[in-house]
Amino acid sequence: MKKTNYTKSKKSFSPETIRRLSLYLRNLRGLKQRGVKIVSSEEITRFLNISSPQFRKDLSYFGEFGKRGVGYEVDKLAQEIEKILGINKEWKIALVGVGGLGSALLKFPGFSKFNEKITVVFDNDAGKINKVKSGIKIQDINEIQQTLSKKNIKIVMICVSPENAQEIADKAIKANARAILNFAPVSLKVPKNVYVANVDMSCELETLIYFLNKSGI
Amino acid sequence: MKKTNYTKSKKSFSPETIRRLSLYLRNLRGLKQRGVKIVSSEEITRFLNISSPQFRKDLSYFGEFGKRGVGYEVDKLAQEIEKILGINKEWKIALVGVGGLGSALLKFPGFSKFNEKITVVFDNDAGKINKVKSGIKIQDINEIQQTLSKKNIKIVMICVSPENAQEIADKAIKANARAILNFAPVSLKVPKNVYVANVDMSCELETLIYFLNKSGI
DNA sequence: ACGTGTGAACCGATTCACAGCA
DNA sequence: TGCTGTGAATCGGTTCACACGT
Repeated sequence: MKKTNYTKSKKSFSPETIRRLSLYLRNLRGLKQRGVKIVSSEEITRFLNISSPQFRKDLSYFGEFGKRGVGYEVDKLAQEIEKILGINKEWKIALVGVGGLGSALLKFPGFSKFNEKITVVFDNDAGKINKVKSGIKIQDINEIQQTLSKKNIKIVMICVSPENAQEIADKAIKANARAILNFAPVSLKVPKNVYVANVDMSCELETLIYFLNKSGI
Repeated sequence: MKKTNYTKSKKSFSPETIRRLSLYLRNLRGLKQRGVKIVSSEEITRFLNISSPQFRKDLSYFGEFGKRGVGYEVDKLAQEIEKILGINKEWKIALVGVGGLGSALLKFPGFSKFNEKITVVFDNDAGKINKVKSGIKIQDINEIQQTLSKKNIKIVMICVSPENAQEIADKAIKANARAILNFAPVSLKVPKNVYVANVDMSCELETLIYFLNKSGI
């Protein structure tokens, strides 16, 4: 197989492979910034808790990106992974809920630096609606339907209270959202064609506490 | 095996089991609030994307908590899972970095409602030090060593920029922190006896985008 | 010689079917 | 009868050793 082919991968891979690609990409961007041109699978995985064969296998699902005996071109590989992930094009994101967390995400550099941009913001608090925050005017949540379809936005971040999260998810899906990044600590019920990722801090924290506690203090 | 036994589990289980326990617990708390007394493995997993045998097997690593032919007592099972996770006792947490995200976490109800309390806060910004935020006085990051050992705090949340995160992690570990909840988008290098959990929003988002993109818009 | 790419072997987690008990 | 608890079977992801190409 000489030709890179994103559409039909040789074998099926786990979703973890995709998550790891995202980590590799972050690492590559850091290396690029430090002026590194070539990197081996050994070097790039050294500080990632990932084995180098794992790295090579992850990439192998999508093509051949390295030179045998040499390594990988940092810049080229970064671009290839961006292409695989689909983040070489710009993705518009809607944010619902401008409380503490929502406001923080609006300012979060990790998103805006690249091709993931929060372009519309909703809230249900009359005191916030029409105010401008981080350069974006906060809209009434009831406008979500028309705004999302007009702007063709498919990704929605939910930063509302757990009590309201399901209702917001339902509204977003009715407005044709296809992907939800959920920050509320609840399990959302969605149709099979909608993707949900949960950012679940208390779950992470409790898992951490389990291991800490088990280790004896 | 009639006797519940947390110390020697029958077989080894995956860390995913622990993460799921945290989800079960959240669910049980919700059921309790709605006045539900008894729940079956089928019911509790219905909206969790987890199979009911998975639920039963997860619990089986730690004991027998249900009644055959009946189900599980909601309140009792919640208490048992809290005991397993170790969150039946109070855990003090230090937060480093009171930017947008840090401030949001200070107010986040998901932590403070239960036994996970942010009790000390650090920053390196002279303009913030000694100010009070959400009822907690912000301390100089250079005081982390003495404060953590004095108050015997083992859990540190890192909410600083990716450039500073490793340095903060090093300081925290020197101050005897044993668990790090890392919100900075970098991979931290830590000794083997320190537990790290990453809350990685851009990674989640990019994984979401991959599947969205692959599905065709 | 060196590091990538990958099929095959391995290992561990999930699933399943049913035994066990209320 | 109904639902739990679990050993055995299955499935899938990771690891490994080595062939391949430069």
